Amino acid sequence: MFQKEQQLIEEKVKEFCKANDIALAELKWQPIPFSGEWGFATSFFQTAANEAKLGKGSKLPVPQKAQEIAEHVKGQLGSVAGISHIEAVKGYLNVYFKTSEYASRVVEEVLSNGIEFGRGAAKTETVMVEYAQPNTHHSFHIGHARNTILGEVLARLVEFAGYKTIRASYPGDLGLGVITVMWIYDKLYKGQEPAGVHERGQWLLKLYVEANQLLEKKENETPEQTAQREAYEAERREMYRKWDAGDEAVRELWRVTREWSLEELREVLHMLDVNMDVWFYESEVDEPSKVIVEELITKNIADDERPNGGAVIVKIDEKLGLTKEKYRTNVILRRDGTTLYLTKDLALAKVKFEQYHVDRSIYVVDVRQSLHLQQAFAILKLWGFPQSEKCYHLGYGFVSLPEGAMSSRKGRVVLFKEVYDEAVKRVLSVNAEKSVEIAPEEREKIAQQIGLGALVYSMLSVDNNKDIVFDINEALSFDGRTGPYIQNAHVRANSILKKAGNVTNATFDYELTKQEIELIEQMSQFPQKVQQAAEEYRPLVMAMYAYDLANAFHSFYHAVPVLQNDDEKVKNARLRLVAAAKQVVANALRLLDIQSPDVM
RNA sequence: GCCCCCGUAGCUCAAUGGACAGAGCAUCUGCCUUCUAAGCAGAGGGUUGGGAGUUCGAUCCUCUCCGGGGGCACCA
Repeated sequence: MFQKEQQLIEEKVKEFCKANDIALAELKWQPIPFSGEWGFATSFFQTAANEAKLGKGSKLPVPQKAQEIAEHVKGQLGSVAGISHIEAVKGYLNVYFKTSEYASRVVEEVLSNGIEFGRGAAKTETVMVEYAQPNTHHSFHIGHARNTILGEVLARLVEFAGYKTIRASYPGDLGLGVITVMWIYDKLYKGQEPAGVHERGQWLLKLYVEANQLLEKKENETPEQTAQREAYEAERREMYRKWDAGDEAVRELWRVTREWSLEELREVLHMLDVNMDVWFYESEVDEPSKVIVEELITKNIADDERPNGGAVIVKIDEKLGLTKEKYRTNVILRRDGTTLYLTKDLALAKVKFEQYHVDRSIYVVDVRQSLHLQQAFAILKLWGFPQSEKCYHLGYGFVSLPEGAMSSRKGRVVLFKEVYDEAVKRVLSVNAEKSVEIAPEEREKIAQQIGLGALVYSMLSVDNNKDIVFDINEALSFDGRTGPYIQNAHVRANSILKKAGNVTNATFDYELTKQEIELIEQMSQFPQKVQQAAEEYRPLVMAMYAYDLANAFHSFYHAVPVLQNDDEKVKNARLRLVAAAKQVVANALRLLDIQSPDVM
């Protein structure tokens, strides 16, 4: 927001160094820490080190030399429009703005741009974010929620940063797990169907667990039990075979049960305010991927070992000319001619590049699949797609439970819907006593917003690569560094504003408190935080920022009276400031996929 | 055997080459007749797993050791 001044100062510094033959290092600007004023700073340590290496100038230690340079630079800068003063401290050059000017500039820029404040300049590249890839015929658990929230927030960030953005879901709707559910349904539950989208989805998970129990080899089986189990297994295999052969009855059963799962998935995505642009299904890339295998064999990228009773493989390291083991060798077609996850990912990537013209392709997938995805990217490179360089695996640590890893197969999962319901329940019990002024018909809706805010923020406030041991009390905490804390800042700002009339403009030529300075500084940083979070593919950056912003507002709220101020001029300025703060909090929360209620 | 990730306050986590390593939770002390206390102000708590190196400067980069987790051809 203040690039103009920064650039001007930078030019002057460069001129000075050139004129004095100083080997200036690249200037890295940052906000000044520990100050009650706003400004930007850079250090001269690297420059001093450069000088020392060249044996030029005084033979002082680097820190002192940096300070010497900073003082010289300061002496040469003279006065710059909008700059109040400049100081040289501990090797740093600190440039301070004229407080009233910068305050009104930040506030007015926020208010004039509104919900667009912080949006980055349009960029030429198209980004696709692939997330929400649960298997059908199970239910959506809290691990899927982490994936979906991370993906959605990343999509919002890159979109707001200026990239054309495509959201893609990729449910796994085939494979042995799917067949297992169909098998037990057909055998024991045919014709049944619970009412309710979530109930039906969760019921499929119950069937899956029961089926796995029936099919699992047990210790000390009697011969009868063994025979029974093997008979079940044969039935399941037979169903898989029929599915593969396109048997109409089996396909119909598949379509119906698959749709039950997808309905639940769409409902969950709706609850999370996620709107997919594209739906890819594993079943739809299965056939195309077989064609790709042939192409890769023809191009001498893949080796066909089927004539010798083997599979079709890609010796990735060898084909890339690597001598050290890195990507290893992987199979792209089983010896029986069926495809693998990797095969389908290759087919899907081709669609992404050719049909959707994706420049940057982001995969939000569990970190345990890291090698798999690196292999896929390497094969895409061998295949000749330059976009492979901009394929990015956003790996995240898996979500486990205090009692161990989640397992759909064993039914040891925490479902998203369960946590959601519990979240709403807890909010309602809290705000029954705290929020007397909320209209009864609003309560449920606001409870959903707050409850989800807590859950979503708890998933975003940990860096991607960290595993999460899911603790519902932590995830649904409303105190401290949480979603509701940030939402509460929005609510309090709103509360002040609704009691005041409209204020159209204001000046900040009074002595600002340190809380006002801090709040304005936080607001001014929003646009660059958007860019940073998007470029680094790190939702955490925005999550941290939103908290810092809300924290600055809460401090301001307590220390600085707005409506209880007799000076009309100061009151108006502060009302504008509160309106701006409310806007930035709302913008930040929106990027985090968290609602901004007006009351709570 | 090879590869990846992690180790920071009692606990959960920030900070990726620069100013005094920061938050939350928990503990303790204050603050609601004042714009919503889901809040604010403050206190205690650290040889950043050990060692070596690179650098003017290392939580951050390199090496090594220790400890934890994950992954390595026909699962996804």
